[in-house]
Parts: sequence; C-alpha cells; structure tokens
Amino acid sequence: MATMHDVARLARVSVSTVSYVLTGARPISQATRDKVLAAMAELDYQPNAMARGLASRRSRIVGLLMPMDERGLGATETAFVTGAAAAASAAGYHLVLSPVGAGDVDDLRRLASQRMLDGAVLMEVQVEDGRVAALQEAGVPLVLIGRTGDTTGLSYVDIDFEQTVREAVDHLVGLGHRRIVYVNHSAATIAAGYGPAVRTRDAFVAAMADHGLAPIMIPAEDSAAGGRAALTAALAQAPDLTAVLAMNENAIFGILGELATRGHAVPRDVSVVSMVTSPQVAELAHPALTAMTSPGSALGRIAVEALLRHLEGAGDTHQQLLPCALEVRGSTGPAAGARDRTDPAGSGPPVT
Amino acid sequence: MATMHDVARLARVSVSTVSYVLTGARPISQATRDKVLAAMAELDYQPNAMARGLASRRSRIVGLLMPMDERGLGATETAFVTGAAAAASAAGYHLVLSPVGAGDVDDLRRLASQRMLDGAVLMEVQVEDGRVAALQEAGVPLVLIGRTGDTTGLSYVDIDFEQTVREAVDHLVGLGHRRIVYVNHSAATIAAGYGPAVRTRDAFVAAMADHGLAPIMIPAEDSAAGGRAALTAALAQAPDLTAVLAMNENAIFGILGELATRGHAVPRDVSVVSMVTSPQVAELAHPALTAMTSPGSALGRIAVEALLRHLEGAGDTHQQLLPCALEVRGSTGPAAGARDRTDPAGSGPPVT
DNA sequence: CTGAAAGCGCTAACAA
DNA sequence: TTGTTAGCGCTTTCAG
Repeated sequence: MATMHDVARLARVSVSTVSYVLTGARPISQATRDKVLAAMAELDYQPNAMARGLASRRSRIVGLLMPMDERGLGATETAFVTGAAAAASAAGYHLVLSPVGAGDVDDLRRLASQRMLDGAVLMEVQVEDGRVAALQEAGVPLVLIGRTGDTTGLSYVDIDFEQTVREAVDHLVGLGHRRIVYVNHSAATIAAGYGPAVRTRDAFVAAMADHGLAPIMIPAEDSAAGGRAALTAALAQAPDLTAVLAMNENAIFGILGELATRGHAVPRDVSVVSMVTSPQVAELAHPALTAMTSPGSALGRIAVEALLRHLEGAGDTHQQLLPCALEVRGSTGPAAGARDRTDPAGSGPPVT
Repeated sequence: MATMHDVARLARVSVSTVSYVLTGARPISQATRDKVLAAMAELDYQPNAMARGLASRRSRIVGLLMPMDERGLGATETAFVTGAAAAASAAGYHLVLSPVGAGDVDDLRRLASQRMLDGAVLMEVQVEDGRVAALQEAGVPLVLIGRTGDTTGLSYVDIDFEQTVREAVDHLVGLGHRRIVYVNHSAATIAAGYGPAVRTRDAFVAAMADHGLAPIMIPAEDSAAGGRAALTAALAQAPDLTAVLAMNENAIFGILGELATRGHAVPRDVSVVSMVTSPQVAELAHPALTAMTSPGSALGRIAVEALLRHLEGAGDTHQQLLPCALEVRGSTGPAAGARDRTDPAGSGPPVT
C-alpha cells in the first residue's frame, strides 16, 4: 500500500505538495500537479482514510441514522437512502447507514463521541427524539428527515403533510365524496408522537372542516390484519362511507382485502387513496392505488446537501417541506352517492 | 474532548497504561485499572476512533455491502442487517451499511483501499460478482451472504435452496398436488446468474423428478404485474395446475390477485407457497401465505461472526447453508384433484 | 509556488 | 506490573 511519502519521492516533491494536490487547499503549478498525479496513478495510491481523519479532524463520513424495525425499509425510505448516498458520494463523502433507532441513544452517543461522524442525517424522527440531544451534545452537526416537536435551531427536510392531506381530500371531495374515513397509524404510534401520524391527523381534521365535512378517523395497527380491523371499525362507525384515505402502508392491503371480502368494489363502491406511498407499492394493488407519492430521493439528497453545507461552516438552519404529488390511478372514482344523483341508473348498494 | 493524555495525567499513570486498560492487550493490576477507569469516567473519555485506527491499523469497522435498488429492502434482508448489526456491536465493532451493489465496483475499490473497512459482508451476491475480486485485491477479508459460482477459498453463509425447495415440493405433493408451477424471478435475472433464482430452479426440477412429476416453470418480472402475467402464462401452459410455488416476493401479490380475478379460490382451487418469505409478508395476504421462512437474522449474525473470526486471524473458510422453515398457513390445502378422488361431492371447476 | 516539520491521538514495541 | 517513545499517514502551520 503506497503512502504519500512514496508518491512524493517518486514525483520528486515534498509530501506537503502531494497533500495539497489532493486537497486543493493551496495553488499548485500545473507542472507539479501533473508530476504528482502521474506518480499517484503509477503507484495506485489511495489516501489512508484514518490518517486523513486524524490529521484533519474530519472523517469525511456522514451517518444516515435509520431505525430498522423488523418490518424492513419500504420503497419510500429506500429512496431517501439512495438520494442521500448519491449526494454524499458526489461531494466526496462516505455515507454510512447506521441502524440506530431512537432507543439506542447510548450507542449513538458513543459513535458520535468517537469522532467517527462529521455529521448525521436522522430518519424516522420522533417528536421527542433523544438522538438529537445526543448528537448536539457531542457536537455533531445534524439534519433531520422529519421533525421533532421543537425545531428551533434545527435543520430539517420533511414531507408537507398538511398540503399532502389537503390535496388528497380535495381530490376525493372533487369526486363527490363526503363520507371520507382516514385510516391512520396505531393509537400507540400516535400517542408516541410519531410526527407523520400526528400531523396528518390534524391536517385531515382541518381539510375536512374546510369542506364543511365531519372527519372520521380510525387508527390501525401496522399490518394487514390491522387494516382489516380498521375497515371493519370504519364501516361500523360510518356505514355510508364512500372513500378511505390511508396513511398506513402496512394496513392498506388489509383494507383492500376487507373491502373485497365484503363485496365493496374499488373504486365503484369505495374509493381509496394511499398517502406517502411509492409508485412500486401503489402498483402492487389491483386496481393500482391512487396515491400521494412521496418526494423520495429528493428528501435524502436535500438533507445531505444541507448537512454538507453545515460542515463547510454555514451556520443557518435549513428548514424545508416538500409535498407529496397526487398520482391518480385506478382506485379512486366518483362517489357512489354522487353518481346516484347524476346517473339514475347507477349501480345499487354493494352486494355481499 | 478529553484525550488519553488527560486520562493518564488525572490517573497519574502513563498513556500506555491507559491504552492497555482499554485494549486489554496486557495485564494491568486491579488498583491501576480502577484509577484509570475512574479517570475515564470523570472526563467522559471516549477514544478517538481515527487515532486508534491509524495506530493499530484496524478501523474496527466492518462493512455490510448491500445493493439497494428502488424496490427497497424486504423484511428478509432487513433481518440480515439486524442480525449482523447485533453481532458486530456485541464484539465491539461498528457495522456500517454501504449501498454498494455489484455495479459500483470502483466505489468499493476506493472504500477498501482507503483502509476504512477491516472486513466486509456482501449481500445479494451474484454468481459472478466483481465486488469479491475488488475486496480480495484490496486485502479486505470478506464473507458472503449468498454464493458466487466458484466458492473456493471463500467464506459464505447462504440459504439451503435445494433443501428448501424440496420441503416445499414435498409439502405440496403430500397434499396431493401433482401439477405444480414454479414462478421464478425474471428471465433476465436468471440469465444474470442470480444465485437464488438459478439454484431454486435446478432444485425444483430435481425435486419434481424425484416424485416422478414434470416441472412447470414460469419466470416473472419483480412486480405485481409480473405476477399476473406469470400466472396467466402458467394457466395457458398448464390449465390443470393446482399449486403455485413462488420464489418472487414482488410477484406474489400479482399472482394472488390474478387468481382472485379468475375466480380461483386459494387454497380451494389453487394452493400457493411463497419461498424465502418473512412472516410479516406472509401475513399480508388473505389467507395468510404458507411460506418457507428465511433464517433471517441468523444469517447476518453468522456471517459477521465468521468475518470477525477471520479478522482475529482464523484462516479457515466458513461455508454454511441454512434451510428455510416451512410454516403452514392458510394458502395451502388438499389438491382439488385429490379431493375429487376422495370426496365425490367436491367442488367443481373454478368459476370465472 | 514549494518545502520542512510539528503534530493529530493512539498503539505497541522496547525497557525497566 | 508499568513507563518511555517511536511511529501510524496525513494535514497544516510556518518559512522560504
């Protein structure tokens, strides 16, 4: 393994010159630069990351802290990762994914204090997230994908849930739906302060109110069974519902399954919109789901770019919201009631 | 940030003593150790990872090289990750996930040459995988989750596909099925030499032959639409099929959807077994899928443990296969034909 | 525009 | 059982 000394010797320059060629921290004449570059190429030189890190006090590693529960990463989260990785790589940084959740704050504290990370991007941020304090105490710059409750002085990129819910509701109301049920995450998740669950809930209430409609909301466990149970509960509470807005990607297939079991055709009898969903997942269903498509890789990219700007010394916080885009597929259509009014020959109530 | 010197001064010992307390590389008297530990605690000392790495030439980082396509990680892959992370953490190593696929060999070569990784675990190994050579050339010990075509001198942990397919086929044959269709990954994936696709294909042919049955095999794109198309093709080729064995987790919902569309009830008319599937995914379907459950986190754990053993100097290769476990749920039942023979009043052909 | 040299914080001989 | 010290390979003053 060639070292910088080897390169310097071969190029007949000093080690510092080699270093400056590498870092660009001071001007080097073209002739010298060429000599050095040639020597590097000949020796297949690669700078030692540890030595660089020790001397410069910057590891050129940024962490992507990503809780991993047993359910795995959905396509949405994966898009964050690929976007972040691309941005880091483009800037000459390594992006390491670390499966540290809100629970492993001690692990994180250790990682941060060991000066292994120049900065970190946090995913799956909770309203109260111990990781934020741990990193701040360790002096590690950070950017959130998501938001804590108090974002003062914090940089974040997040989905604009208010806007996203509003668009989804507008879409359904525009189709004539008035009895719209919102299926959220589980009650426990909401109680734990999971941002997306809380924000979409509030946004749904507001959006429905704007249309003079009463919000109907049902929590659902993150599973197909949870979706089934939620739909059953929804029908008990609002037998005349014509549309379901689902925030819960894990429950959505249960909802669809239960609708099918009960003989409610989608979208003829019930329209379904899935929130914050990737096209891949939306296409899994039949008919494909009308969905609010998450900004995906853009979120990851923007987060890393903001973080790198902080590392370069920019002190201002970066706070940005991106809405999901409505993509109409086959799971939404005119409300049954609306059709009844405009089409006297409209189909009757669903068969069971 | 306290350094080792600070600790040494406070504890009134030399830096090397502090270092040895940390590494355990030579015996330290209890009294001295206690003094040092107390000083560390008081200063909230954390060793600088870069300095350790430079001096010891070991980063204490192992990489988990994990291609990330846009589809995301399934629960199965996630289990590998959590198992690996737990094992690394238990041994005092950091496990960094790096989204380097078989394509980014240059990225990997750089990463490896920079001496940032003590070793690596590769996921999603291809039959010909450039990453293996890149790491070997860089002198980075590695363990595969999966297998290359030639595994001479290579350590790996993999699923025992032969055994897994055999058990699945035996289960179906035991239920009286004789017309069994195997839905694999796409033709392109098979052609590219994706191990699981190739091995399960061969194993299916062998297992069917052992029962004196003809293998029927259909490739499927990794999507719901691919699954639908595959089932359509399967029915064209074998209209009398009574069971589907699906290797493709992305296609499975398309297969189920198409069965439903055609009025084939599961498992009354057609039994379905999903291969290498996590319980979470299996439960998404209704009825829940009978599946071959992957060993999950055990694979990740064993891989990391083998890697760490290599890092400690063990020269022997570790090659191990783990079978998936059959978990019978609701998607398999007696073959329609078998039922017809034993139950004259059995249901007729499926309605469309 | 280039070179010399002092560290960065730690490990691991070598000495005692 | 402990201390002394020479690096690890690089960055970055300080000089020229």
